[in-house]
Amino acid sequence: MVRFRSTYEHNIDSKGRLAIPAKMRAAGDLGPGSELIAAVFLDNCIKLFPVGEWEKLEDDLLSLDSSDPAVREATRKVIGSSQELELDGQARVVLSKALLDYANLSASSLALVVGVGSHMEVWNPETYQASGGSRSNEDLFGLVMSNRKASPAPLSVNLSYGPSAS
Amino acid sequence: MVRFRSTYEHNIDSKGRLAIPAKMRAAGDLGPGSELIAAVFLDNCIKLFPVGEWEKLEDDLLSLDSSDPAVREATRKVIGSSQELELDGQARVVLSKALLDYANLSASSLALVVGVGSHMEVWNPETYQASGGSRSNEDLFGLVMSNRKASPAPLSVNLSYGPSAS
DNA sequence: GTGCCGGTGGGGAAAAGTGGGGAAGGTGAA
DNA sequence: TTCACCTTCCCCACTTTTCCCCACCGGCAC
Repeated sequence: MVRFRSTYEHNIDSKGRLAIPAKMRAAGDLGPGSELIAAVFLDNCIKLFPVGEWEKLEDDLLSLDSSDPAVREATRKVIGSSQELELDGQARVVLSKALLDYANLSASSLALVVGVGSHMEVWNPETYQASGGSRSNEDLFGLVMSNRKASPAPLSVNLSYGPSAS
Repeated sequence: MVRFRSTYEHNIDSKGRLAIPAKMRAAGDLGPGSELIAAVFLDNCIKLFPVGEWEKLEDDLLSLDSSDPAVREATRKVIGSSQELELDGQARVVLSKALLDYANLSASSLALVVGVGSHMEVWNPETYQASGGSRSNEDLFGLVMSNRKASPAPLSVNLSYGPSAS
């Protein structure tokens, strides 16, 4: 199973390109020609998934009851906002303007690349700072631990996009 | 399995032609001469299916109990409103006035082409915006996740064109 | 000091998107 | 039946964007 960790500062160049940190390339077995899926939902950051991980999530979405307009809307938003990105010869991806806008990023700016287990997240440093302002580390960790006790079962995926957001 | 993703802005030219985005052509193995099925049901957009995907949907409809007037009506509306479209030499399709009208589109206007797994959807950008205005990403995703837990059972296809449309 | 690896920048070729002209075919009126 | 007109479709040409490749720069290790 794929496990991305750590945080890196990387520049987005004038063409909107972002180099995948070498450690993450190693962790995800990514090289020139590999594909990543970029998606924007929940949190103001760009989420980068290996194709396999992303397809699991897509499968879940596509198996829902599509007679429900809200399900169709969610599917459309999540899958419709995703993009396939191919790594160039220098292991970089091009982030489209739409993606950058969503995360308050732009070409020729600094970004944080955060490893979050199954995927990576690309943040505007200021947005990242601000998003964590409301809760202390202790609070957050306490929440995670109590969840673990309450439902020992399948916390794997849920934590990644989980209900804790609500 | 076919998996359309992403959203593209494309112009519908003065002749009502829409170019299929290159990535979607790749995803659906579409080229000049290929066929797509256009259909209008649920949501104010034009849905474009590869023939194979569409036929699955037709099969599901036709396997329903046709003694039920609602089933006959749904079948008639869905299959009856569909059109075969052939891609021209530049991988474009001609959208008829009836299709454009349904989606609040017209010749010489801008459209969004959204990939939603098995099919693509063509939207008027304003209609698209308005259709999702009511809910936040968090709400939608929360809904998806709670559905996931609540009903692990696979949905049948029936639900897709269900009576909720009436 | 030197070589390698990771990160950065930019130029040129190829592909994608867009627009329009003209032939072919079909329809309706004289 | 013939002509005129309109629609449809096919092809060509242009513009913009993308992406692929090459080159450089700095730092760390040997």
